[in-house]
Amino acid sequence: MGVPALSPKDQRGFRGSADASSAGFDAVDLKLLELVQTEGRITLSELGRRVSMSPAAVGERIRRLEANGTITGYTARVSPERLGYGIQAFVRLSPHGGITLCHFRTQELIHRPEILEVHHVIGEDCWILKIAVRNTGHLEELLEQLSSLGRTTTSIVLSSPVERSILLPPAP
Amino acid sequence: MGVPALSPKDQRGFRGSADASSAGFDAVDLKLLELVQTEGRITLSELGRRVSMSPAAVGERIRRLEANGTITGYTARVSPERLGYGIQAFVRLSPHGGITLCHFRTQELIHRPEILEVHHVIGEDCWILKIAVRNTGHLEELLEQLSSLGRTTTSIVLSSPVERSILLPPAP
DNA sequence: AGTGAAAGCGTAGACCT
DNA sequence: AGGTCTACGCTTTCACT
Repeated sequence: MGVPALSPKDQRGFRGSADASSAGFDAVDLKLLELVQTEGRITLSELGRRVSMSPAAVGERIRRLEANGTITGYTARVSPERLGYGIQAFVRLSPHGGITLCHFRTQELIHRPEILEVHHVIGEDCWILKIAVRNTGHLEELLEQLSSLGRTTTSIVLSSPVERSILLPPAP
Repeated sequence: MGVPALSPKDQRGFRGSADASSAGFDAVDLKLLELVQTEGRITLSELGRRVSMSPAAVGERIRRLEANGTITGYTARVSPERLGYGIQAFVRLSPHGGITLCHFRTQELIHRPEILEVHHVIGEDCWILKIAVRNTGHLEELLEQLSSLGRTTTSIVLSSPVERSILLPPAP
């Protein structure tokens, strides 16, 4: 998945530089990005108060951040434990010859709700999956199915000391 | 990080069963959980329309889902590419003897904004990190620092065919 | 690009079924 | 537990700067 092409009008924010890393966001944008990431349901009026602007003005800025693909959506965070998923794990998978992401057996599997993430990676193993399962029995069942696709290596998550909820541009 | 203890009043929704996997959510709760995960800024009035209830009633249900820890917060999703992070990667790290998560050098590192996630896992390697970096130079710099903590194995993300934005209780 | 005012909804509390 | 009513606050638009 690449970066979507910029339409001319959305290039407005970008400085002439070829380096995208510090491109196009002023201090207010950064503050807004921080605020909407930490408080997804914050009102435009409240955003306005926090950055000392009118609700209409921050509304326009947010609209632009959405339109140019910087803000891709809003979501509620839910607790996997509360939903009945007692175990989370990473599974690295080296697919057998002939197994690809398009393969129908792969498609069936990766659409299961327990499969939270599938990343196609370069390196020792080809795919990295993040999964959530009810218990060890459920884990066993899922791994059995996954092992038909390739050799799996499983790492059960004990704790997640960092799960950054906010992402800001890198320091230059 | 375990499941937080339930206060008596929050147990209301739970059926008598010892199995937490199907506990306490009726069809309306499930629909609400789906909706707030896909449209984090949806209004209570709109939620009410979608589930055929009054805004006040869904407001009360949402409040309960928040209070008992099922909904843990709301956030905007942002595009790492748009923010200037061209590369995402998983780094597996086997810490050297004496290096722990509490170690000051570890703490310094994991608070860097490029470190998106740190998971403590059981299995072949002890920690799994998810990172976002500007470019290969930035990656090299970060890996150099990480390698002082332990042996690293890096998998660069080519694409992420699944990044589930919504999580619902497992099928029973 | 930001402000201010006005119309139209959405929210939250009290009260009722 | 859900519905109704109402006062207040928020969003959105538009003319103006």
